[in-house]
Amino acid sequence: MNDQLQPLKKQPRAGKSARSGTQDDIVYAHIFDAILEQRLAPGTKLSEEALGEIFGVSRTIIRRALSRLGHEGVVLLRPNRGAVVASPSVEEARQIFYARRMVEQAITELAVQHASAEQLAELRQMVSDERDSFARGDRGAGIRLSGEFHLKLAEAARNAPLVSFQRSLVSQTSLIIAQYESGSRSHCSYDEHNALIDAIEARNAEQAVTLMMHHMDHIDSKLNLDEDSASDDLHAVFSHVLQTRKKSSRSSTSR
Amino acid sequence: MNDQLQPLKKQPRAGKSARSGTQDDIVYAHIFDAILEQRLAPGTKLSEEALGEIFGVSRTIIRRALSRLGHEGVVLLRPNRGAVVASPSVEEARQIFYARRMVEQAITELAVQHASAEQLAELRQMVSDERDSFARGDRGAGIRLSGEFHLKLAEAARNAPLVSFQRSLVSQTSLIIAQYESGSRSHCSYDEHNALIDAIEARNAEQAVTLMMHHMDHIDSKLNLDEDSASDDLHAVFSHVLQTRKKSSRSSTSR
DNA sequence: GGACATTCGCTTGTGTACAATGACCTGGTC
DNA sequence: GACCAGGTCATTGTACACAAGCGAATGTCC
Repeated sequence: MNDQLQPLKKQPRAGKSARSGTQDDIVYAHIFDAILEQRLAPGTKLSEEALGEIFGVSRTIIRRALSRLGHEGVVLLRPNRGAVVASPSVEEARQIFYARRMVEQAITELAVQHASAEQLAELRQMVSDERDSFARGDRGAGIRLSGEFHLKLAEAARNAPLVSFQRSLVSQTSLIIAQYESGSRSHCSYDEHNALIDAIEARNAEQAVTLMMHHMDHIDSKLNLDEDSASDDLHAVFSHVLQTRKKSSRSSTSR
Repeated sequence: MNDQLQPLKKQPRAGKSARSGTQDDIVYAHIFDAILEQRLAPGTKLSEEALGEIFGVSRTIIRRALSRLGHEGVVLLRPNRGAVVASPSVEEARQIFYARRMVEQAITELAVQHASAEQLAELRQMVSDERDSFARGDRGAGIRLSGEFHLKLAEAARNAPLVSFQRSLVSQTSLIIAQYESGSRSHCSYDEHNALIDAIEARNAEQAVTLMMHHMDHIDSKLNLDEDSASDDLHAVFSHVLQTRKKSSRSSTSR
């Protein structure tokens, strides 16, 4: 199921991305990526003990990672009842998209001013990777890279608070897409990303912002957030019920 | 010194604001308030054991509260070296103000659309309390209420992600003011707050936004964020030394 | 006399045991 | 037959004990 989530034991701290190698961050990053890649569906119960066993660490570490994810809004922490992958309501989705539109606009303007040649090259590389992933049929990686593109762009804007806010918004957006996407089309077309980089590189703020806003339009036009999505909404609201039923049908084997 | 920070022991969970009564939140709220009231200076070391003793809880609780504060940017968590109250650099302050301007504008527009009569009444009450505090000479409470006004306004905008981002920005702004304010003037004049409520109540978005932007201008015009603030910056950088010296002169009595 | 290395002590990082709370199941009654 | 009450169980909440890391002080060597 989740072949990415291998027990990590006490790695010699050589792997992973260098200094981010505290067990804490590893667990956080794995769960975060799993959500971005939509391998963890909204509503999924995240048991501390189970995760601890999977990652080979104690509940302490898991708890910290979950707490962090909870603070970013991608995980819902219910006191005394454990953590589940958040399942945003339509109203919450609207709020997130509103905030995201605002942030993306600011980020785009700042990126036009501050993005370095090196950062632009990195962005192009990411778009390239994204295209490859979709071409390869690896939809999960494509979605993750698409999200990371927007994160990287936020970094190019050189505004730390915006980056952390954007991180929260992008991951929540990924959850929303997981719940509400109507078609099977890729939700973030890489050619739009490329056009955006072109405008930024040309230091054309007006065009860059226009492209970004259109990009946002395209993203939520692919979702069923409109008023007629009641049925879909119901389905989303009760997704945790479905999840629970799946779980209980398997739990008979454990005890 | 901090008479607010009484040991809370195992309260029958009756006190405090109802369901937010987990020890976790109490500790968090107390430290948060202390920072907003500027009773905790930037750079102050936040020892887990000391705080645990003060609040009468174990380090586990303290650690969680600090982690949360760290995620909001008001506390700096240095791995293996403990937590200190963050002391934003001039550059960080600029980034925070940029983000805040953006958020306040969005919040103002949304508040004009969504603020209920009840919320407007609450806001007026807060401004009134704020005025009283300053009149009473309680500068700390005044500053806190001033910050809470902006938080309440964010709630009136009915956008959860913006509220949590605003929370982070407001508390960091408080830190910046603590470090960089030039005069002893109140940093947030309540008459501007009142005028803002008037415009919102009249559902005049354009005027409300204009007032809010001027309000932001006034706030950072009172700060020494201009390039000539090097000396002030130095003072801020070494504020933790002063704090440490104060603390060690008192520590002989405790143990 | 100064600079470097080693050791000591304090603080934080992590794991684990116990307590408490909520969910589920079973039994009884209306 | 359905609903309510009680008990049991699993899961989370908290505290504590041990391990590890960093900083500071001291001693030695140059």
